[in-house]
Amino acid sequence: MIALVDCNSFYATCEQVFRPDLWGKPVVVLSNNDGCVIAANKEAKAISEIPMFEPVFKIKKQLIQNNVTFFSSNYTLYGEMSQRVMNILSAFSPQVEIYSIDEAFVDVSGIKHLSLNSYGHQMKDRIFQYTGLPVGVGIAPTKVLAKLANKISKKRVSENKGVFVIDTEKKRIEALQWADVKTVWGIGGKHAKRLKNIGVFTAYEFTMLPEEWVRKNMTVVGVRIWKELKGIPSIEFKTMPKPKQGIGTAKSFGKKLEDLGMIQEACSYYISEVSEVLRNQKSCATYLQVFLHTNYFSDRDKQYSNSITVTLPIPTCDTFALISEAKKALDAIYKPGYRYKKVGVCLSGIIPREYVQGNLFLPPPRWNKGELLSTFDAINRKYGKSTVFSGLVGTRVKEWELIKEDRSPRYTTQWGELLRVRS
DNA sequence: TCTGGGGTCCTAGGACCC
DNA sequence: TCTGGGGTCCTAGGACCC
Repeated sequence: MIALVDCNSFYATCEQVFRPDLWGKPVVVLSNNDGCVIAANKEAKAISEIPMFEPVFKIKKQLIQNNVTFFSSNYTLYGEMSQRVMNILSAFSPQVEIYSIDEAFVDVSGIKHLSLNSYGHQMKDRIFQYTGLPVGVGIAPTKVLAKLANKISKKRVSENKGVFVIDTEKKRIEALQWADVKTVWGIGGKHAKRLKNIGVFTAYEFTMLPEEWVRKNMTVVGVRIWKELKGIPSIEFKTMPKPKQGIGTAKSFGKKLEDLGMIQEACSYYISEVSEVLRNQKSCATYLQVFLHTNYFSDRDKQYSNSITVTLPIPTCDTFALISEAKKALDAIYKPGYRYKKVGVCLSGIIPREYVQGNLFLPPPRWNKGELLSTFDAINRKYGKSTVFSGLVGTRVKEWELIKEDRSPRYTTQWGELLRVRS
């Protein structure tokens, strides 16, 4: 049996934990650059004029009219709260698969001394007690069914109190008949539409389709979902995250940029971020992609976008080597006279450090012997991000950085921003 | 003025090998 | 008249997730 534990409106409730004055009031969290709404608590969801993913400038009036408190996203805080939740879960089972920042699958097969329903309540209560975050718990024989059980745990709250177990055939059928096919994990908008066209509206009706039809129209991915809904485990339980296959970052600028120098600095900054991730997982990258584009939404601006992928002379995780490669790549695709909105970098061909093959005609890479990069990382770990950085990143970060006007304090990671209980 | 960011998995088709 | 059969590797694009 597998439990799916999922935090309710995670980002919004993280903000509320530190702002008891906002309990019971509508709260939303905005995307990077304060562009659109990416999370809303149930009070905010209840206000129908606030659709998710709507650009903020279009609904700002409604937010204010309805007394909605909004926050810029504060990933440092959410990431740290997430770790606390995952740590608590790891005490409940040796097998935990962290699926995303706010949810995890927990193997509860071994639980014999009490009912799964009580065990679910224990997880839920302890997480709330230790972190202040409300969660929902769904327990079932497969991952897809556990996801569905979780959804049911959150509906009809008074009845289920945030925990729902599918442990009998009767409950499974009832759950399937209750669920709109679109709410099934893995069935998105495109497939749901196609299914509705052939008269399949519920998860139950979906399981009644012949396997051949599912395979033909939804590939083996669809077949796995189909089997899982029938109670046949078909999606692996992964406790060890596999090393990433690609590491990239791309963010819109706080304002549009024309100047190559400034774009280079942003690009170098992103390279510093991704190469640090690379070093943390003890890997090196073989390819580097750099892309650049103007604002697609603008009717007035001339549009241009381009991308380039370079093969590195030797796979590397060296920030400085990567920055100079990225600079060359950017020079090759940059065209003056456009107002750029975004630059991005992506590392791929990621291999473990010990498999890197040297180049006969080049000196051994720096990361392979020198202490420079490990010292660099150690300093930034101890004293905070960007305490030391490459000179090519420059010091004009504020001029292109994304906008975060309403970010809450980093309550859990900065001494200077601790929550003040009384002044 | 203003529209997110980071991922995974699968398939088809092209180019190539013997 | 008539042109095989078995592979690999790579990329782009689609669909989905949070």
